[in-house]
Amino acid sequence: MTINTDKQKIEELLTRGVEEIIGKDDLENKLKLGVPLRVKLGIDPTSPNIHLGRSIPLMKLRDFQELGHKIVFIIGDFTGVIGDTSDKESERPMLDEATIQENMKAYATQAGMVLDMDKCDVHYNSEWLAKLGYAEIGMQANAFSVHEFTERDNIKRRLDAGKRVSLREMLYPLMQGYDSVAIKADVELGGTDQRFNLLAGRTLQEQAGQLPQSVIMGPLVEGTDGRKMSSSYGNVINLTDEPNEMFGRIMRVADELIIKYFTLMTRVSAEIIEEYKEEMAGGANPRDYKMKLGFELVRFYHNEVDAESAKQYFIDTFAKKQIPTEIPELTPSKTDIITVLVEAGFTPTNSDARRAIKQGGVKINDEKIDTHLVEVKSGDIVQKGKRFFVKIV
RNA sequence: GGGCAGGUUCCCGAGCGGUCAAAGGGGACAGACUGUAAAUCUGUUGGCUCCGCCUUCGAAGGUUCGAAUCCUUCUCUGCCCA
Repeated sequence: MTINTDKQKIEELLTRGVEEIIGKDDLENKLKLGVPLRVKLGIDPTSPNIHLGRSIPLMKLRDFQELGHKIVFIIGDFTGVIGDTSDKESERPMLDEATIQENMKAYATQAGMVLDMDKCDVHYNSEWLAKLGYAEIGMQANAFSVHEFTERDNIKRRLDAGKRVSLREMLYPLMQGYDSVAIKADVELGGTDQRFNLLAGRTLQEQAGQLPQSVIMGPLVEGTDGRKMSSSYGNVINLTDEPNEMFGRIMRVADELIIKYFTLMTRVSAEIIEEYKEEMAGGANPRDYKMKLGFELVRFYHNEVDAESAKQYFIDTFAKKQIPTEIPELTPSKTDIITVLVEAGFTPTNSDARRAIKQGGVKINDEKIDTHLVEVKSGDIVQKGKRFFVKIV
């Protein structure tokens, strides 16, 4: 496989959505010389869904792959059982094996939406980690000090707050670092919150007589509610989200994040993004750019047709406030409005349904209702809030 | 092993015998506004056969007319000492 050494592409590879690179000169030289690189990304199998935040390193890998480099996925089946602490304020749960297997299968399918998985190497880190004994672990552990570990921001914070930090967690960077040794990584990707673990790879590679890997750190990205995008906050947009859902959730992202999302999650050219930025600064409605963003992402993860219809759906339903043409149907077990709302999944309980009605959030055939003593009939269209519709059949 | 401090509703976090379904914040939902599911403002946020009733404050018992609040045991977490 020949390696593409296009200057422009290398430049973008090293800057777009990159917060910091350690060992940059070394990496840049190799890229320019066309040395085939082994690019590592570790995957934590705790959550089966890839969201847009986690797509950022995947996009980066995609760039590497397009230049002809080898992508190596490390599935943290062994480390997953330990639980990483880098991006958590609390201790992570341990996972059982079956869950990890399931999650990884789902992961591969989704990663395939970004990368050519056939060209990637995939390894489970239990392949080598399970074989290590105390002698090796002891030696690796000697390369680090307790101080380094406790000085890490998040660990320190937990320590200061009097939260529990298990000894087990200290082992995590060693494992992730040893993964790099095992696969002879040239480059590893990760978020800035992964710094310590990424550097551990360099340390252990040197200990093992290898050249230390370069490290590319990407920024962390905020989710729909402004906090860091994370499955546990529920503020994520998943790659598997349906077109309308994906588009809509993007419209929900804060306006300030539009450019950031464009840069990190799409490969729309830097020039165009710059134009968007200037136009918005010049007073253009951010909404329109958010729609472009939504379109681009739905196009990428689904297709152009879906993207177009998701956009149209959004305009019709929210901008023009029309009732959408395609509405899910429901045959309720009883015809009172409360039962309908609950069975449609619009409200979790009867009480919540009453509340929604009281607040003027429920419409039947586009007419607001003000009492819960209403019956529906076949053909009625029930709406809750702005975005939930169901047709009674 | 010993001492101490804690476990509160989706999350964080007040409450420390009645006026507690439990302050405040976050999130979520709804309304207004906006040709954004943004921002901003307002309201709602345990359940139900809903102007009343029922079940919540780590678990199980107990004291009391009355407990999230007091006592006992258990359990989990943290801190300190050894």
